[in-house]
Amino acid sequence: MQEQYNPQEIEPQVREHWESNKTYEVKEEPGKEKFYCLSMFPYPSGRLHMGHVRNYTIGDVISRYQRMLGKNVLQPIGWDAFGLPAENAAVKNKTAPAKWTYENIDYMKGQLNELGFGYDWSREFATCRPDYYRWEQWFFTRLYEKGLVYKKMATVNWDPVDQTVLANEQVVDGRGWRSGALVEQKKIPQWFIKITDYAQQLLDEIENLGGWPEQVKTMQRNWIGRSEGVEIEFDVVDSDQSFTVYTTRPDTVMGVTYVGVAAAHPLAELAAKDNPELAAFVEECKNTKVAEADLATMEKKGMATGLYATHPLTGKQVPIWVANFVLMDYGTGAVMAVPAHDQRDYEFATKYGLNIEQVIKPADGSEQDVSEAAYTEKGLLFNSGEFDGLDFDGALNAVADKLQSINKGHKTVNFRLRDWGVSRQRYWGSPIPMLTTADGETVPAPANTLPVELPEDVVMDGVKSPIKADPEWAKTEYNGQPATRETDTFDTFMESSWYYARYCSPHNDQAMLDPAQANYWLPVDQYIGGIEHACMHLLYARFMHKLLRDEGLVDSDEPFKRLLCQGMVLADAFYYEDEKGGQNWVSPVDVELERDEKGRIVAAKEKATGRELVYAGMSKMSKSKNNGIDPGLMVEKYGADTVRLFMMFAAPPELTLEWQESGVEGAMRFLKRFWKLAHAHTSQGSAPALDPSALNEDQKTLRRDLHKTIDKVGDDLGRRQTFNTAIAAIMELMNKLVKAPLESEQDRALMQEALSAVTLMLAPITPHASHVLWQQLGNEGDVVDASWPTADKEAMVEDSKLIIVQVNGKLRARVTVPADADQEAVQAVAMAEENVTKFTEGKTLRKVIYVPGKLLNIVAN
RNA sequence: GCGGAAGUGGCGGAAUUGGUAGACGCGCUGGAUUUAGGUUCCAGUGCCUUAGGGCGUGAGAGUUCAAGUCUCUCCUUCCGCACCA
Repeated sequence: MQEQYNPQEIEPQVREHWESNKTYEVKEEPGKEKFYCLSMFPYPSGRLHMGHVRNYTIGDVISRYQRMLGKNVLQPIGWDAFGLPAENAAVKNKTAPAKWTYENIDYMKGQLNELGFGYDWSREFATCRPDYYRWEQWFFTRLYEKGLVYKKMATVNWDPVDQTVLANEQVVDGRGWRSGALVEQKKIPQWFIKITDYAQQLLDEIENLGGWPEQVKTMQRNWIGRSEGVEIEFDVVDSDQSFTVYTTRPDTVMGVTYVGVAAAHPLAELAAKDNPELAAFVEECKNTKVAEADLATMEKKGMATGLYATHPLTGKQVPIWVANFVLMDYGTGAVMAVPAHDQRDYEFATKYGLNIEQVIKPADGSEQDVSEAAYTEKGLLFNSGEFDGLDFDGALNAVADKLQSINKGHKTVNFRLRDWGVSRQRYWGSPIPMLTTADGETVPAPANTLPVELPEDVVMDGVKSPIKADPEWAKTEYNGQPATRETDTFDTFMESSWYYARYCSPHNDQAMLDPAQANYWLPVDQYIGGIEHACMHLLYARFMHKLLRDEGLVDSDEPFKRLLCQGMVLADAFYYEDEKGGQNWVSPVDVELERDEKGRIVAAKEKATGRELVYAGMSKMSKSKNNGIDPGLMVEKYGADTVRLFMMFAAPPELTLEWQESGVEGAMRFLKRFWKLAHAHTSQGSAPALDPSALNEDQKTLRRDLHKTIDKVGDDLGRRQTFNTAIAAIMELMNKLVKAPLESEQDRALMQEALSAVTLMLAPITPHASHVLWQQLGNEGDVVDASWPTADKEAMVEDSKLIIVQVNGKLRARVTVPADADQEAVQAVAMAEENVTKFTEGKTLRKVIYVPGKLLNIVAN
């Protein structure tokens, strides 16, 4: 064994060993408990970033730990290979998106290997390959046949200069990112999948997701947004038209003083016909990005249509206003406004001088003033005619019954969740397998014509998708007649919502999934990814799993049993200002820090130039702040094990992680110490057998610490998933081990037990070093297949315990008592303490609280 | 705007069930070893202090023998919002 820890030398050798032994390739073993561990697959953007490294390290640690528990562990990887960045790169580099993507995959695959992740590479696939997306196309046509797919008009961001649809990301401050033109909303026909048919089921089954973080479940519940309310029909005065609104506050219906409609609502368009001012306003409303956050935060504006609606219960006429905050794509595109009891309606009414009529007062009988703000609590009705005195629930029923009786409304359930729009007007995605026949009929592409292949050898100019630009591409036949293909492609969430299942039969060319294989591995036991996917990806995948189940392809109801959402990776950011006041960001690897005697940062300088820099704090690693740290460089410098150890140690997995190179050095230091100790031990030859009955007190204490650590580390890795505290516990133990003597036979036997256990406990985190040390310590077989150590309960027994003694809740003494001491005995020892008598002298003993084996609190005054 | 989370030493964090606040690591201070630097090792390190103690977990209130942990109000920062992935 080498005296020095040299990761650059051992790591490649260990990986070669794994590769030649196909260590991580697995197949179904019906007798063995399976564990499917999956990290969200990467988009092949070019290089691995630290966020990937964190995600995949967590997954690899869990996989290796589960394997050591004796399970048949599947850990696959692949590529989420379709997407917008490939098109942008293609335009910039004058290359095809496919070529760029495949090159990135090659490069990133090498990077993943260097980190020592135990993937079953035989199952790798990229979603941009026809043998993957053909099944997605097939499944879509199945959904179409089942009536779960439909086409409707929907709004997109339109760049009038480039004549192209823009993604939300491509709209910057309301303008197209290339052309700089003000974006417009445009309606085009698009394909939708009826996720709303599954809304109730997706909501109900959240409670079965016991292994999911509560916060993610709450976010999904809110995203689905089930509400119970009433639909109310309003007639337009002097017209045969009517429209419907939905409200969750039917108790306030008698306080309606106006109604609001979206700019794209038919009534708005009707009124705008002979009102140029209104027409201009309606047009202006279309000059916004379609993102909800933008719509919700912009200035609330409106304009009267000149039309009036008849209130269905009072018969009063209320004005109809166009309001820019009413969204056409949600609900009915119209809302009833009750300014006295809704803050947004209140602000709008105040701004435009509309009436405010209070109809709800507090249930406790107090007065409520609505001259400053809306009263939005639920209370009792007044000024509401026949409904006076009712509470919310009473009013809900009474109003709904009344509306129903005059055929003007009814109770209904509404979801905030909208159907999934899957059409994208872009090239680098799976073609949507739909055709338009010569007589204008829309039909799915027949199964025997799938896949509808995307040509890969194309030239991109950034304006029009190559399959839209080429008139020949869309030409096809249907039943011997000419037909045209859909030239839109799928949303890339389509690929990512079923890939986890495809890993079970990745190369099957006969079917989307092999049910036997899928049902062996599924559901995924542990899924790991960023919290940013809490609603969309994770909801689409849950939805798709239910669709797969209903197609008979899988048995389970849910795809992911346990979910871990890891936090972002941050780094220091520094800049200097140039003459023009621009900020020039300097990479943290090129910065030297000066600190004062307390360790506070007092100055930052650029290493090469000595230039003074401004420290901008920690922020997400990004190109714009030039604070991304290349994982490859770090692996080269410190080795994969050190990078992995630091990643897992620096923060609990779900919090943000601050990349600190000094912290990485600390991780390296720990591994060096471990290696050195193992070398000192093994260089004395093989260790004698351990005899627990022959241990002296110090040895017993050390062995107790060892087994307590084994107990804690297993709990931290398995149940708690707090890898940082597991590592801290191992470090604490190591601090004791380096101080332990290596003189007697039993010293050496104990050290052998301890070092073997530490090697095993670190194996999931630092697999290369553990692989080598396991063999150096004289153990048989590979450490990846060794059994996780078990804590010896007997070794953990303590014969005395420490009791905290408080007087009036303040710590006054610590006393050590025999492990079997009762309260009386503990109290006697405690009262004899000088510091206790000092604080109880001359006072009356009121109460003594005893927490067995832990704490004694003496209350006296 | 709506939804979700997080605020603890100079820094990252620990405290798992209401029971010793600051484990572990970084940084910093002093010392030893080293040809120098780095490395390595040892000791110290929340703040104040009259050296008895007192104070201390974003701010303010509350419950309790006991609150970082529970309740309420507020502040700040971060993430998501349906065409980025």
